[in-house]
Amino acid sequence: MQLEESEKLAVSEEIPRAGPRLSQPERTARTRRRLLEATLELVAERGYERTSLAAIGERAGYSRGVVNHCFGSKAALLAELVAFMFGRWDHAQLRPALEGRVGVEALVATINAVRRQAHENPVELRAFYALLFEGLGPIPELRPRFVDFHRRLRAETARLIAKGIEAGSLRPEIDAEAQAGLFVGAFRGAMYQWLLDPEAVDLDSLLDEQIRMIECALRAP
Amino acid sequence: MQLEESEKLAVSEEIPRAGPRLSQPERTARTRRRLLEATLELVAERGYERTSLAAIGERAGYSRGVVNHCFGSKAALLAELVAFMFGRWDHAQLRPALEGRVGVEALVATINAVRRQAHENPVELRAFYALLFEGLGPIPELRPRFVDFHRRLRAETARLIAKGIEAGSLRPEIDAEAQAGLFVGAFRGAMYQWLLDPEAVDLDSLLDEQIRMIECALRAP
DNA sequence: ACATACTTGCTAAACAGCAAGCATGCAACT
DNA sequence: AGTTGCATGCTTGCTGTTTAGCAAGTATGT
Repeated sequence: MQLEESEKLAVSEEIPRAGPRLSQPERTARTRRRLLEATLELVAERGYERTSLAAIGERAGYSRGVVNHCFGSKAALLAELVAFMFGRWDHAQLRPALEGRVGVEALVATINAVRRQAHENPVELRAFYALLFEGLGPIPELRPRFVDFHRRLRAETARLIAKGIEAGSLRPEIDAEAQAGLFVGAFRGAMYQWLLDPEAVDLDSLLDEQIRMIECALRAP
Repeated sequence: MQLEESEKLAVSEEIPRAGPRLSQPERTARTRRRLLEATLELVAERGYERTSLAAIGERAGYSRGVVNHCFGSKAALLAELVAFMFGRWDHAQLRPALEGRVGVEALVATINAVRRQAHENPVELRAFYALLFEGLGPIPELRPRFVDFHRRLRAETARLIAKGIEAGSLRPEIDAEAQAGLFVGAFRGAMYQWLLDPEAVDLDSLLDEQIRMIECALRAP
């Protein structure tokens, strides 16, 4: 017993640690990031319901129980993940793409932001939409967040359209609210088909055609 | 013991049966129909994964075990349900709505068929889309069917568009394939938002705006 | 020394599916 | 026609598996 303890002490003092010595807050942050990353991957592959906490922990390089230790519950992990993804899309992708544009230019910029995300980080996009579609029924926790997200998305889009009409670049007879719903929906529909059957659906040409259609149907003559 | 037996006999002869006497094949058919109906409802409410076989049996007015008795497995029940719904949509709704139309008229007729279904049988529509979205990831059994369904849907739509171009009613610069994907996707996207948040999304005005947009962007000038 | 990160053993709940049993429909034979 | 024996519809008790979450333990940082 005593011998074992002294051995342990010796080991922990003599063997150098693999990475740089991390403070505890740093370790926590790193672990949480790794877990979110692993969750993202697994959700993209199999959806959220089919992903067990054990699988997440192990994919991240830890054991079965980490998630419950770090996040408390599956629901809490999910909340964190969703907040993370919503924030990233809103602030890292959409906002910079818009840059004060309105009307047709804003819509086209949004389309191209989606296109870019699809090429640069397909796993994240896939996970995002997997959650979106799964959030419809199965996960009660998720629904209100998605409802809210879409309301804000439509409101924002409607605002951009209304401003375009004001500025005279969009046809005045457009129903801004309905058109915003249609616009947001176009992404959901395109992504649905792309996720379902990537081989048969060419996302780029879908987005191109959407741009062509918008130019033609919305831009003031 | 003897007394009990004679009682049973007496009872089974004297009490008249509730409904009309059914032959065994009729009973079977009725039970299967009831189970499919119950599954439809529950899928519309909570999705497929969250619906247990016990719940289906009880909703249909039977016991826990009926589904396994009648269909063998959950997968088999699902297959039956999907076949039923696909067939119904294709032959009872879409085909009669088209009636040999092509081009803009065909597209508009399709939109109005969806509108009609949404008003006349919202539960079935809801279940249909719940399965569609759930089929993305969770249910391996389902995916190939949905892939195939959408390929056929796009091919058919592309054909209608190509014919419209030939006939001169649609602009010749349209990419029929991409436009078909966009068109099919528009329903997925609109329905997604409607299912998620029926209060904030006015499906009718969305569909109206879609018609307006198609008239404007696709009809040859 | 104490706190914090992480692990492992365990429990309880949910669920699909099976097998044995009960009850009703049906057909053959007297 | 009535009885008898079998098939079919349906139920109930059970099993194995999966999973979230907890509690007690170990190791690492401060």
